Amino acid sequence: MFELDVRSRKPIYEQLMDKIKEMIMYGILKPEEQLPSVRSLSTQLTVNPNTIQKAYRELEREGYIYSQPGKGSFVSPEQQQPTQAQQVDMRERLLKLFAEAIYLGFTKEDLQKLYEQAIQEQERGHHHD
Amino acid sequence: MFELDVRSRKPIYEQLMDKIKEMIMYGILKPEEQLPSVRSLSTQLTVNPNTIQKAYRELEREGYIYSQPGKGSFVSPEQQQPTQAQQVDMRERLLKLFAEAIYLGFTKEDLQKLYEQAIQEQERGHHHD
Amino acid sequence: MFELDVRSRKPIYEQLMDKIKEMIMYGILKPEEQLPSVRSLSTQLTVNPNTIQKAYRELEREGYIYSQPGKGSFVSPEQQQPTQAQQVDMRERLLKLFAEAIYLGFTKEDLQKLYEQAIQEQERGHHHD
Amino acid sequence: MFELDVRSRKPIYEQLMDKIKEMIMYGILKPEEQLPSVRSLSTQLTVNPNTIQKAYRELEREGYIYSQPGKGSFVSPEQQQPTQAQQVDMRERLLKLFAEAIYLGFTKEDLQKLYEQAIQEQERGHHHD
DNA sequence: GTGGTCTAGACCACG
DNA sequence: GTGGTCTAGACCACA
Repeated sequence: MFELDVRSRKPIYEQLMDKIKEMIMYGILKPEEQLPSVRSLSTQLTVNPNTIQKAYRELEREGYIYSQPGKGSFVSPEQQQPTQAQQVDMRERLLKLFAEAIYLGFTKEDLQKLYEQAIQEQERGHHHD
Repeated sequence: MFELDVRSRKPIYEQLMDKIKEMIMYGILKPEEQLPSVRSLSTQLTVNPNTIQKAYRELEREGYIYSQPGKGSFVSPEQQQPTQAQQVDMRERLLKLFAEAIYLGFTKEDLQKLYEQAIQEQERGHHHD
Repeated sequence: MFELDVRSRKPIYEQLMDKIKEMIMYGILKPEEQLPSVRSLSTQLTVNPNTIQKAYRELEREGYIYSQPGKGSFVSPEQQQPTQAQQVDMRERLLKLFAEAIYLGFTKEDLQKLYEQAIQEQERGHHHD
Repeated sequence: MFELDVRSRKPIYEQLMDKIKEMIMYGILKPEEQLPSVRSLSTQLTVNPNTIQKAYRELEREGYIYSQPGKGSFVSPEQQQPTQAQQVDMRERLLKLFAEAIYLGFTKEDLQKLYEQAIQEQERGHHHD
């Protein structure tokens, strides 16, 4: 299911967050779907429960999932309207990455191809039911 | 010259690296141009000299600048051909960011506009002499 | 009748307690009025019967309702004189909340308006028969 | 400095958050002032460092403080404009508490007195330098 | 069973 | 020295 790099500079709980976000964005995890429990993921990934917990908590804070004590953790119902802060942040990240890509010699066509690819992967995920 | 955000979670030395990389990519810092000395930057930004040195060391390791002991630090001569590893890495970063942007509701047109903006900022930097 | 927020961090039994307390305070539930049975509420709200029972048990412990085994649960007869402990507790909660509201920029007028609103809602409830 | 109730139902880290928020709102902790380090508070309160850490992290998330790895934790520069969400939330909390207070027999005058008291305590804190 | 809190103690990167 | 991450393992409240 997941592959985590314990030697990476990026904290494990952040790697986990990224993976789960990805699966939600690609539609592999559907709205209201139940996530694996903290304990099961913990044993499955041989990672401490606290670390999983931390990832889940942060994902809840960011609105991707919600947790019900005693029941489990679930994917949030829908993509809520993105905050203005989120949009501004994304613009900045895109601008920075574009600048870096241009510097590395990426052309407009390269970027368009990558965009198409991203779109296709997202659609593939959604038709995956 | 620089503005560092002490409140950011990002380490100061990384912020410094990003700023300098940006200035190189935008052509504000020209190839072979001399960078400010560790001492002067340290007092100017009221940042620990060790922190400046770490940023310079890392930038040298990544090939953006080179240091001549006793003379100073300089911007690397020319944009060397990007490594294949660099290109593969950039493709992945672009794909991930595109996916996230799409999830946040960014359209193809939004991305194109941002790309044009990035191009313009880069050109503006180069004409800045 | 009720709407429970499964996404809230607040335990369901507490949400239930709050709703019932509110209805008593607003006079929507009259003294001596019979509450719905545990079973019916359970099916109506699709909530575990144990959870309903816990809410009722706690409400009885706090004096808002009383239960007659075999007959059902009823709203307590009259607003008994509030304990001194209850009053002291309420003063503290008000002081803290006022401090926070002031910090958030709420003015005396804002608070007065909200007070009037609370009064009106309470009167509306009582005239609701 | 602090007094924590380990037997309380409210988690220790939340109690800590409330205390620190209070001290910031009352001006006892000034903007940009350094907070005690995680470790020092930990030994001082005989509470595990992780618990202090959690409180600090949440406070940072809510904008009350900010932390610089390697330097320390500091009170945020100023009261930033409250979010609309914060204001809506506060209105609801005030309405609910007013309803409860009215139910307990608190009069308009009682509430006004408590408001004046809250104002005074806040001013006292700010003149405390 | 679930998520949530907490302790004890270790290690790391940063300044 | 600082904050941040992580493990090992315990206990609690909730459904």
